[in-house]
Amino acid sequence: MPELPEVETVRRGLAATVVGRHVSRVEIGRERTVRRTSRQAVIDGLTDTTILAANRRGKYLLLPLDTGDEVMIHLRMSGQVLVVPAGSDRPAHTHVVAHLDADDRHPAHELWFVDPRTFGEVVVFDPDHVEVELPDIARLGVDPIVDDLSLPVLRRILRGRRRLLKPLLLDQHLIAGIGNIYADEILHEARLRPDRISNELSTTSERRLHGAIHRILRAAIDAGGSTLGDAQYVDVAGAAGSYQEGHRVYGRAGQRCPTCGVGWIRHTVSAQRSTHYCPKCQT
DNA sequence: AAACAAACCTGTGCGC
DNA sequence: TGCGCACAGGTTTGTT
Repeated sequence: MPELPEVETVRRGLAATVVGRHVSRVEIGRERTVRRTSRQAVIDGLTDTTILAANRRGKYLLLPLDTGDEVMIHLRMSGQVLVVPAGSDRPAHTHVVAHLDADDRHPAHELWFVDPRTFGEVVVFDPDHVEVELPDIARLGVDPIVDDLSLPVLRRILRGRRRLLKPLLLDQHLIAGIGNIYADEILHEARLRPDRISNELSTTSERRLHGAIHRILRAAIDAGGSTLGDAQYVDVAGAAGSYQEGHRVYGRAGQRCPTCGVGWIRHTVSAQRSTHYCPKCQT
């Protein structure tokens, strides 16, 4: 579910609500959510700490603590991070609860990690040992927003291998943060078919793809991300995003292309993922 | 090197 | 109304 724009929206919510706050107590429900280490490691690492910042790299949320450790949260398919008044009724699948003390600017809150499918995870790690403790983060590619992906860097990524564009955009080791929805929307905006070969693009197509990555991600962040019909993605206050109203191809198979008004949106499978494009205006 | 398949889980929507 | 199946925003691992 959540891709870069959704995770960035959650990050901003955390920056506004939990940064600077003290964690007095931690409850862990389902052990699977903390499987990377253990229930006790997360409780020990988070209890009696202060959250210093809210960062993001790709789809990973990173919260540095005053102990020098960092909290990593990955939402995967169905994870939600919510900040609610202390004592609120917990929904099903609330796996982690961090109690945030009241201070001069806030009443007491709880930070919840809710995740029906339990693919998501929470871990407290030492950033000095990220290579060993969280190798997937250490191997993450360039983040289009955090690292401001430039045209020369994108060209190197495209030309350095022979890959279909859709799987390339989804490869977190190359570019971090793009998922299935935005890969399709970016390729549509760039007017490129998902099965084009990365190292066979014209310089003009490379430039179009670069512009499309930035325009689509920016627009989606500005809209607070995409919330689909199941309403699984919401921000820390429980509010839905609105970029689903801006989708031009994702989830629109069989409909007339809203860009050219001539083609019909086609649905295929690429990289084992549902893929949507307009065969008329994407070539 | 890169594409493909399966695995990890639960909830929902659809056809019958 | 109920049942079974297909499918879902992600990532890892193992196989072609």
